[in-house]
Amino acid sequence: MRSEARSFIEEARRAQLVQCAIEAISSYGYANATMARIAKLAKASPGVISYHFGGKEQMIQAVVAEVARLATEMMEPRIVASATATEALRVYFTTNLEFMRVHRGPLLALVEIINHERGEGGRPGPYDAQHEIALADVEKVLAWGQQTGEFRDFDRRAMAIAIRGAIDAVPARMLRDPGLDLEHLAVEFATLFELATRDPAFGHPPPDHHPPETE
Amino acid sequence: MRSEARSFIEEARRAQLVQCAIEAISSYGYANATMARIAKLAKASPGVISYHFGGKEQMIQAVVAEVARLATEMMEPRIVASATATEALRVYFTTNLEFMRVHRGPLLALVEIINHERGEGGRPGPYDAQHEIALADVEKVLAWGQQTGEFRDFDRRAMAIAIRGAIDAVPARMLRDPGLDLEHLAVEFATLFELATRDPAFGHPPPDHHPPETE
DNA sequence: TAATCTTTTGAACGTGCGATCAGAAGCGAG
DNA sequence: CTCGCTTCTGATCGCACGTTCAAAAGATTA
Repeated sequence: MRSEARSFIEEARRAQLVQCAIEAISSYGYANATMARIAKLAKASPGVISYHFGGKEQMIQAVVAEVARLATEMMEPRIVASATATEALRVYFTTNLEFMRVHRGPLLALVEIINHERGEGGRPGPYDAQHEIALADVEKVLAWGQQTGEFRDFDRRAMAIAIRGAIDAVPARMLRDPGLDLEHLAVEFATLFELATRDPAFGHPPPDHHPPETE
Repeated sequence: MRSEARSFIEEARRAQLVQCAIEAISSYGYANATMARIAKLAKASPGVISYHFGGKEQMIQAVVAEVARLATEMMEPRIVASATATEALRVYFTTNLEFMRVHRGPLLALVEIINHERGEGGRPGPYDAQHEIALADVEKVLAWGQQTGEFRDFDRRAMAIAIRGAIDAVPARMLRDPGLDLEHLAVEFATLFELATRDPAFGHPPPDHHPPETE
């Protein structure tokens, strides 16, 4: 009977190790974030990680899950609460870039992991499924806007690729330019893609939001 | 006096090894593209690479230079030949995505290298300088369009990040979906960003450019 | 306290990498 | 052929990594 498999202290250790892994990966890069170094950050010996996670791969998996949890927790409720697709798209940029600002380390760690984890023999990495999901989410918002008539009739996949591309380009920018103004960038992105997506034959005053007017 | 330092056969060997490195990296991923494997592709022994390049790092450098040469050669003349900034932006997308279609392997290899090469102690990689240059080039086109009045008054850096982001998102897409229609994608991107950048108070017909009208 | 289970240690092991180098092989000139 | 230079080989080295494990330390219960 192992329904309550993990003890309290075990959960604490795991959480601590995940935090240290995030710090190590985001600070020193994926390649330099060895298990020995991560363990040292946690003031423990190398064997601890294998003991609690079974191996490096599973620890990375735990890191990814943790960051994904953080991101979903922060972003999802605010996006689904939007009244219009236009607003949802704007909120999408705002929350995404706010997440990068608030959870800088976890974000950078996630990016490092996704970039470096590649499949055995060939090409597809196991973690850009995460990426695939994000793309589908964006397409859902775009489909919504096209249905209500807010958005013009563009190729949703192409637009989604551009939107995710813009967002995913930001972390690399943050590394080069730590003073990057993410709030400003979010506003610019939102404006840019509002102009790109909107149907001119639809009533919307930009700086104000009226009750939705489905037509 | 070493102006003619490299012999004919040496140049041939170097070129062959660069080709094999490109194939190995783009096919098996950066991590699995070891010097032994690259040498095997060239039907040679591991020591050859060190002999001709001095080390792995310098061979990678040669690969980057080669791909950059290919890209510049294909893209630059067509972009600078544009009559208007609007056209230049459209050509920018077309040529970039055509390069990805024609030189798939070299492009994927370059992306792998840029993603995996990180600086020693800390963060900034040596090869996203390439990325920095691309960003500056885009900003130049944007500044041109703003000066002629074709483009509205947006933040050039933010717009450039979005444009490069959209383009740089494509290689990852190509891996997932080999049947991706790059020509169609280029058209969608061009339209999208034309809508995002244009000044509505400007004459639409392309083949005419007026003196700048700053207000 | 004694017994038992959980957690931690740190050295040791296997593996795969890039680098090295002594010697072999190719090759043109004298 | 012999010499000298270039090019290549493949075994070997050192190194860093992830993993393993017997033993120690700590925690828990009777």
